Amino acid sequence: MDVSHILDPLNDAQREAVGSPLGAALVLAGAGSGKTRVLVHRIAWLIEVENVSPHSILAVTFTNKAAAEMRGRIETLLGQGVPLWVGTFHGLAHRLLRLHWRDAGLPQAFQILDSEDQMRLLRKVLKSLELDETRWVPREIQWFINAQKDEGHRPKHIKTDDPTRQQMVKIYQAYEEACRRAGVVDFAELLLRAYEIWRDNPGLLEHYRERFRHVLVDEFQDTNAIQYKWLTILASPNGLPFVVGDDDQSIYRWRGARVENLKQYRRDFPKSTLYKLEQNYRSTATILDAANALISHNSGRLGKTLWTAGEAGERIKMYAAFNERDEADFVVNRIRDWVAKGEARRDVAVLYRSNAQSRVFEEAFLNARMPYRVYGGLRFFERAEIKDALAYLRLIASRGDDTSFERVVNYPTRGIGAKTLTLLRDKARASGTSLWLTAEQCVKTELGQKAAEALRNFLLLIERLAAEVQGLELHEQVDHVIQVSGLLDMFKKNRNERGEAQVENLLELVSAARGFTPEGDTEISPLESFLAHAVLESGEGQADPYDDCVQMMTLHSAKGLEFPVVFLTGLEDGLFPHQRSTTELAGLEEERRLCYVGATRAMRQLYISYAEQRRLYGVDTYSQPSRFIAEFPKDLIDEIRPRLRVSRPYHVRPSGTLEESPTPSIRMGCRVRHAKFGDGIVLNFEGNGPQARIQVNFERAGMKWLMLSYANLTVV
DNA sequence: TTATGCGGAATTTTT
DNA sequence: TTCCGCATAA
Repeated sequence: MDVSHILDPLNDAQREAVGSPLGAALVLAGAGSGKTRVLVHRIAWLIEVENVSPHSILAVTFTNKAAAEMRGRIETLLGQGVPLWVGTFHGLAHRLLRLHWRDAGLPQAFQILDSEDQMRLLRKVLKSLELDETRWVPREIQWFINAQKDEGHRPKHIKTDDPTRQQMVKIYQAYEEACRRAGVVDFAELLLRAYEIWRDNPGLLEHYRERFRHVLVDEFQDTNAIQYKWLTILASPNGLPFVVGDDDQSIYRWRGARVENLKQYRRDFPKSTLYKLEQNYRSTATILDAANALISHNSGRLGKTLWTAGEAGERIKMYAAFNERDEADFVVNRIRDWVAKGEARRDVAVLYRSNAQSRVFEEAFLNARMPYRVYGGLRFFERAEIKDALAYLRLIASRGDDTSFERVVNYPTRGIGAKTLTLLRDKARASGTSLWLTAEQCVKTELGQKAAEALRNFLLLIERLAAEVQGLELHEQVDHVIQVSGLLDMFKKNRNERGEAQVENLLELVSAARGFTPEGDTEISPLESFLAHAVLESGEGQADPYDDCVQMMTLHSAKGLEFPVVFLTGLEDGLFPHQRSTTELAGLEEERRLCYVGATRAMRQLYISYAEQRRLYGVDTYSQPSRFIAEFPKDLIDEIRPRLRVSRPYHVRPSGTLEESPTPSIRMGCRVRHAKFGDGIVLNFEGNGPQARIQVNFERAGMKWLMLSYANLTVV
């Protein structure tokens, strides 16, 4: 058997992992060390060398992009399409639930809620429970519910004496009930149910254990509790899981990811072999040295040091900007120089911690007439007009989908007002059925002439659409629905840019339907398949690779990407690391990993910058350089504009005056003492004269804003 | 039903 | 500053 095409392109460490004997394995793969390559070649190895049937391989990723890339590379390597299951956790869970909807206790045509739909439904639930939304903040409840599901907890499992928590559990329960009535599942529910059907059906579990003996997982450090349970219930006791991850690149703790799963995996599969990929093929030695030094400040690492056979490269350049506009100008000028050398704009990335920072850069790019593209933001299938159209389609597929019902029942307006809807909602909740069924009842009895007429027309419209669409091609169905529902006409009436864009998007939806090929199982209709696709893969928010644009994105969305030139901006304490992450060590360490991820995106040149003064949310804030800057070795950094004034000390006198003064008393970052609150660090201030307010993080009392003139602070 | 204004809050994001 | 949700008015 000639295995050269599998092994030759690999280095020693990669080769060892790829050709490892059948058994559980953990590959710690540093940034830029060929992680995907190892996964892809391992799959090829299993199929071609170990004679494993592709049917018994399950490859799991987190994003659709990663899944698509993996599939593509496998096919290239093997020279043919292979029928193995490759997909995201959610995609695979969805597939299982479609196959076993009865076991899962779901209606056959169940629909999937995206986060926005989930929020809408949750709001309805809160209203029906007559809870005050200022006390029970929907966003927080949503977070609570998802966190519980991510941990694998149903309402009945949550025991608590805390009345607030008890109420949350009640809401969770009511929300679940609302989902059941409507026949919908949210993202977290997909995972939880997929786990539960295995847990509760030994026969089914046995079948899948037999079938998928080879589970390969990418980005293992990003798995949450339920994903881990799902994987391990499948892989125990005889499975051969092959997982790849990097504890230093775990940046999703805040949404339930558990780095500890890497260590837990070692305990749960004690016979697993550990491989480390430390050779980096992306960055210069300078960049790697800096990144290594930075990340070494974290505790409890599994331990890994990136190295390269390549050259040292240029030193890291640091710019201390006067304010955020100065920072943006600096970036623009540097990119100009880069482009003047004949290099491409698309090779440059501007990274920042939070989306709010993008605006200043956009303005600067606009000013400089330099093409740029901002990643993130609304994706195609998340646009309101698209979701409107999809809601009609979803009702056709599943009448019970209350979220969709509410979305379009009076959109375009057809005389079904708040009163009618309130009545419907109350009745539906009382009888435990969907709005659709309730509406069918009410039309006959409960309503006044006019309202009944309007509602009847809506019901007839949907029934009519459902009938007319039968037998049509998918794109014809979509086209028909946007015409007959009146959506298209309604947007056409908006004689402005917005309306034009909406019409264009609806037509684009028709094209998307035309280009859509349902994958795999054909037991659900093309329409249903398309609807699931729209929710689970809300569409690329990606740049057109043919446009030569500077790329702008958050650090989080930069993970997995690489660029010859990277600007790491806004390195200020409070912004990066973000204020809200600095209260506990785990949060701060995650910020540091984020910084590490940012730095390791750079191939040839890394710039870092910060602003001494930044206007954020309409107020000027003055900050200290990020503590991470000091964690990069000094000798790897060139300061571009040696700063004459070290922190441009706007000194704040306790008298309440704000001025530049040579005799500082209170300034950013210094320790102060308050009679009541004790000692703390000055983090921020705003305003002038008697209105001046100062933000202090007290060791005992926490963060406080104080009126400077009353606070009576002394410097410690 | 639709337009306007106020108050409050404001990481990070995929599915 | 900007965005969102809600209440109020037309």
